Amino acid sequence: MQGMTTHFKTSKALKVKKEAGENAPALSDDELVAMSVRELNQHLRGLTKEDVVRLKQRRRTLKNRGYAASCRIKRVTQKEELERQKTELQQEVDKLARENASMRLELDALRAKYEALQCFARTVTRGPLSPGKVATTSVITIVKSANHNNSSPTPFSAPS
Amino acid sequence: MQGMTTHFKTSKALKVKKEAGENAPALSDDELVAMSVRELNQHLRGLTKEDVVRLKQRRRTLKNRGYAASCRIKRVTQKEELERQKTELQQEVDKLARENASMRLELDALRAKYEALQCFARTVTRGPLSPGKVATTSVITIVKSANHNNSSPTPFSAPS
DNA sequence: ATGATAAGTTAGCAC
DNA sequence: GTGCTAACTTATCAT
Repeated sequence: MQGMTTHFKTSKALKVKKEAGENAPALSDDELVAMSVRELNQHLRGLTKEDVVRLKQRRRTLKNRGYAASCRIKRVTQKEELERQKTELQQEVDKLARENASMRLELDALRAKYEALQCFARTVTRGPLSPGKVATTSVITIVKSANHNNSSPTPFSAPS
Repeated sequence: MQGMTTHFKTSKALKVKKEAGENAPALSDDELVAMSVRELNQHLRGLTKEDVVRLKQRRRTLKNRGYAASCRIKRVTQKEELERQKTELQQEVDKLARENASMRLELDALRAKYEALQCFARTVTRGPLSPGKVATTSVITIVKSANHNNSSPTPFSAPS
């Protein structure tokens, strides 16, 4: 586009340029681009070989303009889609991480409860001499502290 | 670009176009685009006002070509970055989901073990009459089956 | 002046 | 021929 002083590039203007046949009502861009090949051929009757080439080229260029627009739209859409998916995945990560953390707490709590109960069971089973005072109180204390993270009403139910 | 037969658009060719002064060794695109404004002005000495405008315009166009390239690269890079992040997030989701599933299993197993131990403890503590045979065997059986999902060497250690 | 970007043009590939 | 897309050009905006 260096030394160009007469360009016209955008295809507007130059409506009454055909010196001879006035049969063609100067097709608009929209008409030309929407036309089928068969329709186009009918509009091509009685035109110079050069004019035919020119018109076909204009049609091609207009089509290309549309393709370029589609291409840009597609590009933007795909990018938005990627970002949407990214957000979705991030939310899923957050959700799973929360579930994970709460399960970890639950697991730790349950492990603690289990071990407490295990201790108690050992003291009881090792020597069934006096399951009355010492072992029992010890278990009750532990169970109470482990019960904060648990909804079960009575984890073990202290022996009467 | 309708009625254009003499275009030259891509800026190549036309090296020996200056009819008069042969002082300028026909700057290459790379030279021209890399030149500082001050350097450029020195190369502009003794040129037609038109040539000056033309050269400056060529420089601007070359610069723009570079900007357009950067723009495209940036676009591609950002898209790749988005896809990379997406992959990364997907892997994190998978990892968390696996952790989650295994923890859920662990939790279920532990709950079963806990309830078994709880049953046993109740039988033992309710009536400390004979903690010898029945209750003990029952607990041993359950613990063994629950022990598949656990690395602890002896979850309860059967009473002697 | 420089840099960035949307829209349009061109070249070239794939069907 | 049709559609797509990379590269280029132009117009336009912001700094």
